[in-house]
This record gives sequence, C-alpha cells and structure tokens, in this order.
Amino acid sequence: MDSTTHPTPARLRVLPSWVINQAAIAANRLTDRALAGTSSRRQFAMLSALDEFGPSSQADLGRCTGIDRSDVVTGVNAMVEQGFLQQRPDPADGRRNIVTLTPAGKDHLERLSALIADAQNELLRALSPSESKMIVDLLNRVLDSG
Amino acid sequence: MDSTTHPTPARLRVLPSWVINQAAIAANRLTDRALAGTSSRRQFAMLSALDEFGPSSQADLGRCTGIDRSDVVTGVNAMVEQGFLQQRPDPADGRRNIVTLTPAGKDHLERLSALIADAQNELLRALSPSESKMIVDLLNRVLDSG
DNA sequence: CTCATATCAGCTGGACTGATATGT
DNA sequence: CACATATCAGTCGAGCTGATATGA
Repeated sequence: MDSTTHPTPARLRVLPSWVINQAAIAANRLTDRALAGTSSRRQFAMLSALDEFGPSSQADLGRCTGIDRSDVVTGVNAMVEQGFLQQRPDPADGRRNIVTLTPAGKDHLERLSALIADAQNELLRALSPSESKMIVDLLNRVLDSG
Repeated sequence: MDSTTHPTPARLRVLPSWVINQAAIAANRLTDRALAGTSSRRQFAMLSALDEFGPSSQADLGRCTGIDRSDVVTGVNAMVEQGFLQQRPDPADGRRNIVTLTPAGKDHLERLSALIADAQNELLRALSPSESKMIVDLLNRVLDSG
C-alpha cells in the first residue's frame, strides 16, 4: 500500500453499513464540537421531542427519540436539575412521569438548534441542498423499514 | 404524545446528523448480529483493506479504514493469534510492521463477506438497488469532503 | 532534532442488559 | 396473573488521548 496516501478500500466504500457508520462518526464529531460545553446530542433530541409533541412520559420520550429507557432517566434528571424540564407524576397513570419543557428549556433548545445548524452545513458542504435532502429521505425510509 | 404510537419528531427527521446516526445504530446492530461469534466489524474492515491493497503497515491500515492507530494494534494482534494475519518488520523501514493476509485470513474474509451481505439486504430492504447505491455515493462524497 | 511508527494504559460517552419496585 | 413504567447497577465495545520507545 502506498504509504503517502491512504484511500478507503473499495470494498468498504460500497458497503452501506460501513459508509453509514463512518458518516455517523464524522457527523457526531461535528455536532459534539458544536455543542461542546452546552449539552449533548441526546438531550437535544429529548428537548426537540418535547417541544414538538408536548409533555410526555419518559418511556414515550425514549421510544420516539430512539434513546434507551435507562439513558432517558439520566438525561431527564440532568435537565430537570438545570431547570430545562419539569417532572410530575401522571394523575391518570401513577407509573408515568410526565416530563414538560420549561420556558428556559425552550430557550435552550433554540440556542442548541443554532449551534447544530452550523455543524450540518459543514458536514454537508459537498452536497447540494437537494442532495442533502435526498440522503435524509432515503435514510428515513431505511429507518422506517426497521 | 400518543402513548401507543411514537413517531420521530420532525425536527430530528430532517436533521442529517441525527438521521445518519440513527441509521448507523441500526446498521451496526444488524452487522454485529450477523457477525456474532465470528469477528468484529473492525476486523472485517482490516481484512478487506489487506485483501484489496495487499500487505501494509499498521499505520496505513488504520488510515485507510478509519480505525484508530491504537485499535489497529489490538485487532491485528488478535487476528495474528487466530492465524488470519502475519506480521513481519519492514526490512526497508524498521519502524514498520508489515501485515499480510494469510490464506486462512482470506477464507475467513470470504465467510464474513457472506454473513455481512445478508445484513445489508435486510438493512436496505426498503430501497431499490439504485437508491442504495445513491445513499452510498452521497455519503462517500460527504466523507471525502471532511 | 524532527518526524512517523508501534505499542500500552487509560478515559469517556454511548448502546445496551438485567434486576427491582411499583402501578394498571 | 400479565404487563408497562421508572429506576439503578453494571457490562461492553468503540472512539479517542497521552505517554513511551524506537527507527528514519
């Protein structure tokens, strides 16, 4: 192998799972840097879900964001402590902890969204807007089929 | 939120980094299950690279597969012990460990390729072949730009 | 001296599992 | 009884960093 260049093997370049995984590593690296010191990707996902769907049980929050039930607990607790979320038991179902987005949480979400937007532009700078959209659409179909 | 359904929030569904990350989780889960008990994704990547480019230093192996230098060591050692790889110092450059694919390693790679192929089909079953190719092409362009 | 290579030790967040308690 | 929820404890691989030794 040429020691000055280091191309990715063609076999891996055509292997969807590998390419997707490598892209995720790059994407996560960018978003983690963009969010550094403010929050985590998972907290952003939970804030987004609560903003869109309103108060929710922690189990539903986990399902719609794809975050494990166990990790939802940690994230919610952290954000409750920061004042971004409020927690109260569901009067109709005592098992459930209803989680609500506070105004401070909403503000925080807006700040995070701006930071993340920059990372997206950097990640996809080689693609046209329609190509970016196509990636997202195709991958969403993959996710829906799973 | 409806407790019987749990749709993905729209904000996340249009966020490339999130969609890519979720797809990677799904893809890795499938490939890990397909390879369970035989090998790891990273070992497959290293075998593929060696098969395609021939003997290589461990540093180059890491670069072309995107695997960290430190993790290449562990993977190579494991596969040497299994008889899939051979290690010898580069006579031209004493710093380098030239890694070579053995016949047993080549056989192993073929077995893994078959297992992985099934996982790919399952992952991409919602897409046409041309759509699958398009995802791979677009993501490769993203990776090349980074 | 510099630079690259190979190795080792260890950190860290993320995905996940199992067990438990509680409520429906 | 089963089932779902919330929580806790802990496992495990992956990505990464820093230090070290060695050779070019």
